[in-house]
Amino acid sequence: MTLFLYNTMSRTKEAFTPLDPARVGMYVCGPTVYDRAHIGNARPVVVFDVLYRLLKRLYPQVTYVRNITDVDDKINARSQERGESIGVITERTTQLFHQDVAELGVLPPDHEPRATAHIDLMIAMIERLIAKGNAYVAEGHVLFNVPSMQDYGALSHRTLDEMIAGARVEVAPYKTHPADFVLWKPSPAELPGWDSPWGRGRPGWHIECSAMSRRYLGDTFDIHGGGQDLVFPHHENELAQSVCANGAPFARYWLHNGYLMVEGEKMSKSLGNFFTVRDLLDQAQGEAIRLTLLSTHYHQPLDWTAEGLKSAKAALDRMYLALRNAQDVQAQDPDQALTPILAALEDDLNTPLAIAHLHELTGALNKAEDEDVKAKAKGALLAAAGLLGLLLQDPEEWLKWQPQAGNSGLSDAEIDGLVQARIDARAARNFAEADRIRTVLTESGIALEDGPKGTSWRRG
RNA sequence: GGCCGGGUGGCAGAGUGGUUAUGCAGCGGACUGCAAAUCCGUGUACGUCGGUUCGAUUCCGGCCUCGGCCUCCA
Repeated sequence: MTLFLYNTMSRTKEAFTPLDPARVGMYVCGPTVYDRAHIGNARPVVVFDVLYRLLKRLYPQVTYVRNITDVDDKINARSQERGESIGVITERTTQLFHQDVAELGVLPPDHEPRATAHIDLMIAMIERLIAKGNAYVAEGHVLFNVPSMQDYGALSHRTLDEMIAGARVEVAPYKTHPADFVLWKPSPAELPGWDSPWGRGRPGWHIECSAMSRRYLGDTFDIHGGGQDLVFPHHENELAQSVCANGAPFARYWLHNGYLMVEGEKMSKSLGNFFTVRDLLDQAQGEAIRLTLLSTHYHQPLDWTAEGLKSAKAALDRMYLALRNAQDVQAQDPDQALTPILAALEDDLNTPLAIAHLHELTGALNKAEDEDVKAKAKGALLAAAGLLGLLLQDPEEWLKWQPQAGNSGLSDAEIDGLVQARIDARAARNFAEADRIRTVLTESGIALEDGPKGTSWRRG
C-alpha cells in the first residue's frame, strides 16, 4: 500500500515518498501557551497524532516535532492583566496542555522545542537573511523583504497584488513593501527581550518555526502540518524565510486540517459557544472527544455539536460492550483484518471510513460464536482501533465511568447491592420487585443487561 | 472585492460514471419472565438549472446557498 496525502502546495492528493525512508520527519505547529487549549486547538493535535501513529507503523523511524510558542504578545498581555510573570503562565499552561492532550490519547512528540530556548538560532537565521538581501533593518525592526522571494505566495496560492489589494491593516511606515513582515522587533524594558545585533528585542511570530524545524529536522523535511488558518500568513512566511535563509527546499508535503465550528456557528467567546478541552473532559471521556474529532475527515470543516459527542460516546459504548462480552476470550493476532483500515488511513487519513470499518469489526465480534473466530475478531477490533488511538481502556472502566464533577448518582457499591437484590428477587420469581429495582436504577442512568453469565450494568 | 472549500437518506458522515457505505434514530421479527444488550430484516439520499455520455449523485458550466482566509486566530 502507498500512503497518499493531500498537499496544500499542489492542491492534489500525492503519493508520499519520504526524503529518507529510514527516517521520516514531521513538524506541526503547537500551542501558544497563554490559556487552556480549546476544542479547536485539539483538532490538529489529534489529527496529526493519527498521522504520527500511521507513519510509525509504515516507517522504521519517525521524528515528530511539535513546538511550544512561549514568546508572544498574547502571553505578554495576559501577564499584564493577571499581574503574573510570563514564566509562570507559560510553564503552567504547558503542563495543562500536556494533561489535556494526554487524556485525548495523544502520544507525546519526539521533540517539543520551546521558542525561548532557541532565540540564538533565530538571530542567526535573521542574520543570514540580512546577509543574503532578503531582510533589512528599519527603526529597530528587522523585516523580511517579500519582493526578494521569487515564489512568495506559492503555498497560499495568491499573488502579491492580491495581498496588497486585500490588506486590511495599515502598513507600518518603516516597511519598504506593504507585505513585508517582522522577523525581529524591539522590546521595551517591561517586555521580554533578548540582546541582538539590532538591540534588545524579541522575535516575530514566524521565525521560531523556521529555526526550530531546521534544528530538529534539517533544511528540507517531509511533512509540515497545522490548521488551515495558518496557511497564510504563518506558513507562507515560514516557507519564505526558510527557503531564503537555507537556500534549500523546505517542507515537501503541507497538510492542513479544516476549521472547527460549534453547533453550526464559528466558535467565539462572544457567542458563548467557546469550549476548552477541559470543559469537555469534565462531561465526557477523552476517547469520546477524540472519536468525535476523527468522525469528520480532517480536511473538511468539523461542526462540533453536543449531539455529535453523544453519538461518539454511544459508538464507543457499543464497541466496549462487545469487548466486555468477549472479556474471557484471549485476543488473537489480527492477520489481514487490518487491511481495510490501513487502506482507509493511507488514503489521505480517511478516518471516517476507518471508523466505519471499526463498526463492522464490532459487528463481527458480536456475531462470532466459536472461540477461535471470536479471538480473531477481538484481536482485529483492538488492533484496528489502536491505529486510531481508540479502545485503549478496560471495558469495565469505560462502561462504569461517570463525570468527576457534579455526580450525585449512585456509587458502584450501591449499584452492586441493588443489582444483587434484583438477582435474588428474580431467583425467587418476584418479578414485581425485580422490575421495581431495575426502574430505580434506570432512573439513575444505570442500564442493566441480563446475559447467560449473569447481570452486568453500565452508566448511560 | 480577490482566493478557497462545502451542499449526500430523519441525523451524523464516507464514497462512486451503471452494482450494499457505516453508525444512530424509526419500523418488523428473534432472543428475554418483561426489558436491555445482541442478532436478522427494512428506507423514495445525493442543492438547483443546463451540458457531455448509452447512462451522472459522481465529469463540465451557470445559478442558489453555507463557511473559511485575505498580516500574527489551530
